[in-house]
Amino acid sequence: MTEVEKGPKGRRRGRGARERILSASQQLFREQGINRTGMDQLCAAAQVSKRTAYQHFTGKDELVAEYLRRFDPSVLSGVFDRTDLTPRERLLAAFDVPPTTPLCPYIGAAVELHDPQHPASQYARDYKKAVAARLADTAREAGAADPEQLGEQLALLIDGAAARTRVLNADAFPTAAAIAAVLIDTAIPATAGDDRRREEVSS
Amino acid sequence: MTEVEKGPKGRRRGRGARERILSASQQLFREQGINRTGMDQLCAAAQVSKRTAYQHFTGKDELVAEYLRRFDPSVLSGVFDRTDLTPRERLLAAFDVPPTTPLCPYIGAAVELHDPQHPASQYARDYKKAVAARLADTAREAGAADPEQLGEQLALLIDGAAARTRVLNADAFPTAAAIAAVLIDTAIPATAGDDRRREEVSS
DNA sequence: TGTTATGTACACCGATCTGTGTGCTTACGG
DNA sequence: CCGTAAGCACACAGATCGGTGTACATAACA
Repeated sequence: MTEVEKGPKGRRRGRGARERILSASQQLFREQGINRTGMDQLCAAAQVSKRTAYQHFTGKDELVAEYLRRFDPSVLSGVFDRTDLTPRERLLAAFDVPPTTPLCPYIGAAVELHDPQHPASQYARDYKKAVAARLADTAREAGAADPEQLGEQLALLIDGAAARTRVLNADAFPTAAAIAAVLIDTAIPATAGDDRRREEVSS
Repeated sequence: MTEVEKGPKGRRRGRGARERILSASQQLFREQGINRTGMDQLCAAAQVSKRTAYQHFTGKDELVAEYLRRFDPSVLSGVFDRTDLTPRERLLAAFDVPPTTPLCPYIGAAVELHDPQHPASQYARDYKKAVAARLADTAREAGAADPEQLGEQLALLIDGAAARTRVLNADAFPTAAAIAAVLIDTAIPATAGDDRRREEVSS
């Protein structure tokens, strides 16, 4: 994301069209959706000739898949890596999404593409599973009785908030966070590795 | 759904093309999505001439909106009207979706259309609010401390299960039901309208 | 029976979509 | 400075999209 100069194959050649294409994808696919964004418009926004785009990507499908792969997962990794928070706080922090966040592109892609076999759909599936797994890890760290279950539950809450926000056009994450708090308190024995014991996980 | 003979305006004229169109919409929009279903294909499936379709609907947008309005809400109303269940059981029954259910068309429409102003998007919003309201009513009946909050929470769980099922291609409703059980038990004072000892601890 | 709403058949429109073919320019690295 | 890979401009192909125009058929009801 930060590096715009690295060429496609590592060798620094040309003027980094690929990065511009992916950058434009981020913006347009999220603003307008995938199906409503044509390659012409995308190339224009990226200031890249259409020919060049199709030299970097065999087709729109591949571009969409790469767009999902490149989607900045800062919300995710940024939360799980915060060592200044207790595991329990980290679980809750996953619901602190700035209200400006457009909305989960993975759900959008899965719905828009509508084909579970599509590479992007498969990646979306993998990503969602990975999130649940990381939540489960953190839940285990927090001392949850059944970390896998709690992880899956919290993941469902996040997706619910995302979907509901999209449909209602109103932020649903606070509601999800409230549910999460209940679930976490229920699943974690009161005595377990909780707040004040700032479990330094020692990096 | 059952009646195919009723004409568009009540008077029985012609051969009920409108119903066939809407019936085909139900199938195709859900199987393939809205954007991936062309009017040509839809008319062919409905065995209706394209001209006729555009005499009944001013455009695809109107058809989509009507498709959502006509979507059989049996899952919803069928649950809330069951007087054989206690309010608490009714709240939980909302998560007993047969695994064959294709998946919430309202979320699909909102994502695919991608325009909050689209009539179908507006209807989806209204519908989701109505569901939350009915859940809140039932929650009140069940003696919940904060029925509105519980209704909104359960609605979010349903949407989460729907979205997650779509992305993961695996039934997520059991997980949502488990969360719902926790929320309900937390929100309803033990002594409240939790009708006589019908408490079935099925899980 | 005749009138009229309803539906049909089918060609056709312009727009837009993904994707190519071709020939030219430019920047970079040796 | 030169060769080559990267990128560009732009027309175009073929499909599909939503939507219409026109002329004809038929079913329902008076």
